[in-house]
Amino acid sequence: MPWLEIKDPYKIWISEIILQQTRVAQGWDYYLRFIEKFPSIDILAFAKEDEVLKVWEGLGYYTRARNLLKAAKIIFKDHNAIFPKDYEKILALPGIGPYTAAAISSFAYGLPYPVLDGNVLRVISRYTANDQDILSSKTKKIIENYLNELMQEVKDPAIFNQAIMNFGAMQCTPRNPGCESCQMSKHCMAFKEGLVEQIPFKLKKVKKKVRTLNFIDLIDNRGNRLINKRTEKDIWMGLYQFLLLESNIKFSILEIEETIISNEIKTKGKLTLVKQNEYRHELTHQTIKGKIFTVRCKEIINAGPKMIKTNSLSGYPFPKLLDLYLQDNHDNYDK
DNA sequence: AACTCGGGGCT
DNA sequence: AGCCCAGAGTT
Repeated sequence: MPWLEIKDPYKIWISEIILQQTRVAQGWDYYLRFIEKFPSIDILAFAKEDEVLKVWEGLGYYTRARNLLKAAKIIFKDHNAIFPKDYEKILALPGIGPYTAAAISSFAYGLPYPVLDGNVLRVISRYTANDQDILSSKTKKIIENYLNELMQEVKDPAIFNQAIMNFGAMQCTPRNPGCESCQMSKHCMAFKEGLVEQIPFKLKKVKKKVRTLNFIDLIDNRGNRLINKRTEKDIWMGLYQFLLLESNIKFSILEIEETIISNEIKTKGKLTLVKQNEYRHELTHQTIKGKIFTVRCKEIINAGPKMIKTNSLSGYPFPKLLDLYLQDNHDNYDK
């Protein structure tokens, strides 16, 4: 993508983090909004985690956002609020691995570090007809060594890295690569041997879990809701949710009442189940069945130890699943 | 080395 | 339904 015009290491950093496992079309608006809200390292360094996650809401892989904040604080404290110019120091920042460190080093500072992403792995494994498991660290090391040697003769590492990734994205694509019109095909070992369709080879297949999440959206007559922050090392860590019970058991008003009581939540008035939504949320590694029970009562007196009582949901980041629910029920949503 | 982390687009 | 995406951190 046209990050070539961007020379500000901060902006390159943000864009590269957003583009991890994320397509340009999906991440572009997030990038614009992130830079608008947090224009510089020192502003980001003093942001609240909820603010950063709110901008990230819906993009996924939320650890990226939490690590951006952590890294900004480190840069502010240890690097005088100036983005480090040394590869090892860049790599040491949380959320920055080998790919992103090489990308920033080459794009912002012209340093000779080759990027190794999905595109590059595909291009080089085909070019050299490497049919070993592309995800194994051994194969990655072989390709990394190949690129490091190549990089010694490169005049402009930024152009080289951009070019090879673009070549992977535009020409040497995962499916239906344009071998017939490819300038490189006469040197491509996979093309010569008729192995283009089988390379890159991947060994492992993800096994999907199925989880049923029962959320209780308890609302009182003043518009108060009960939410809590997900703190456990699980999907959506750092985001907010309604009272949750993960279980396959069938929920009725009886189970809802029991769940509310067992969480030490105290309410006044009769609990009424006014609506029941179900969303099937397909992710790469799991299928989540989200059942959301909208329950009304006269008054929420005590939120209990884990929950927050609030009459304003705006400002709290929610998983896509719950955001969908809130959009579908905007009549009782202040967002 | 194997697992886990989201969401969306394409076939 | 399966695969992939300008990957990184944890176990």
